[in-house]
Amino acid sequence: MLQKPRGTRDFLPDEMEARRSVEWRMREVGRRWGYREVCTPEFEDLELFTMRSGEGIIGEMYVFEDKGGRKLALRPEITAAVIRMYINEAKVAPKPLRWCYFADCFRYERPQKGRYRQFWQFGVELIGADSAMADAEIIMVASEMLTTAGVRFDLKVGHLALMRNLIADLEPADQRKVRAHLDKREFDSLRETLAAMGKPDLAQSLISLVECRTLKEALTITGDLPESKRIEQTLAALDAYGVQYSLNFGIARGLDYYTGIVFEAFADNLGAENQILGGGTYRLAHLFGGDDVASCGFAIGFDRVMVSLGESSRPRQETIVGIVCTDEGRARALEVSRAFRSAGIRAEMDLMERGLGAQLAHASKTADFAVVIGKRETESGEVTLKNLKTGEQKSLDLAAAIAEVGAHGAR
RNA sequence: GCCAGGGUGGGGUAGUUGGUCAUCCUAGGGGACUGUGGAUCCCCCGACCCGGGUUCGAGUCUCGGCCCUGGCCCCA
Repeated sequence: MLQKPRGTRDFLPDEMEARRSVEWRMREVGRRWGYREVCTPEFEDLELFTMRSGEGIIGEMYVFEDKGGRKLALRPEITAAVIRMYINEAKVAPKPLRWCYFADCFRYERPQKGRYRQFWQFGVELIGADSAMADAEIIMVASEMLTTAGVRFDLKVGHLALMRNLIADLEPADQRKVRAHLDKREFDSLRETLAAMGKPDLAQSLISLVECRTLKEALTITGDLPESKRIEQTLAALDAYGVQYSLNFGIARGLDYYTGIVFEAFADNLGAENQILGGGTYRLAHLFGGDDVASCGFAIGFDRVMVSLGESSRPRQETIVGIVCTDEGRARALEVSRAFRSAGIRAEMDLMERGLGAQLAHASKTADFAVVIGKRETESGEVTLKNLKTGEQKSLDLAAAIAEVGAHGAR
């Protein structure tokens, strides 16, 4: 038997309903903040992704050549494509641009819990605003989206300027090593590494910085910075809006195009793959031949959110009506089913040529109400409405039956 | 790429020291019934992940692969 490709998943209707319901909650938060949805191609020129991340990532991408010999790749993430689109299509649009997206991405990695080869991201990008309030807004949206989705999470906010200031004297390669140690909290290795670089004193400063929980404390380690005023304003805005977060100046956020504020969120009930959101301010446009526009944004690992929500995200069941009829009642039953559907109610008819009893048996398993249309109902013009949960049954006219079912759904 | 544990009908399971090509539950389909069901009875459907090896004989032992689960690595 044919299997689905490794790291991909099939979603049955129940699961799709749960996913769509969470997706729409996130979308709705975006809408309320003015973030409008954009869509970019599923695949792009390979170059778009290697330009800023290097050739090394090719091994973890789905790369292929099309019939015209173009080197293409399934998108491993969306931010680069959104910025590419901004340069191509929207450079002169009034700033700031508030955009969001919900889309699938592809990475060739070893699947494990919360990590698949095809996965979905819900992302938000704020392009062309370079201010404390812009930084704050994107974090507020991030926090509100996760909260509205119903996840329990810890939000950690940091800023790259502080650590960069401390290690500015080191060679770029050494900076990378130091940041990697700090990110993993390997303090002993950090001390050794810095001692070998002839900077043994730096280790304690860096460790203190990473453990700092207030900005004031952090600035006593680094000294005052040009960015400190803006950071202060950003944090003040977060506090004013009521965002729950903790400071962590050790956040490194992978690659070099992040420039300032960085933040990450972790679900508290997941295992190794517990990061459900990551973002920050970045400058990317100049790499793709555009202006050096300031941007910030984040992406939510949608599948991890769904894992974190688990069973708690069961969608509310919609009211379902089974239209049950005899041969004599079929024509009338079709009219009746159309009336229910026109009223927005899900109505299903028998397709198995079952008898009345068997149709009811089926309806009792799959529906909330049965509407019985036989010879008697066809002649009287009324319908028999049976509540399949209570067994209560009555004869009433079509409009009244629709009203009663509609009222049930509204509860 | 590395480590650990797994793969028996659609879902969940049993399977003795290798020995009737396999248990039970559930779901699904059909029948009895036929204008009131989800009851009962009967029937049907449908599985040992794939390939090699050992053996008279492999679901069971062995090797390889594939896939799943968790972890490492990575995480744009």
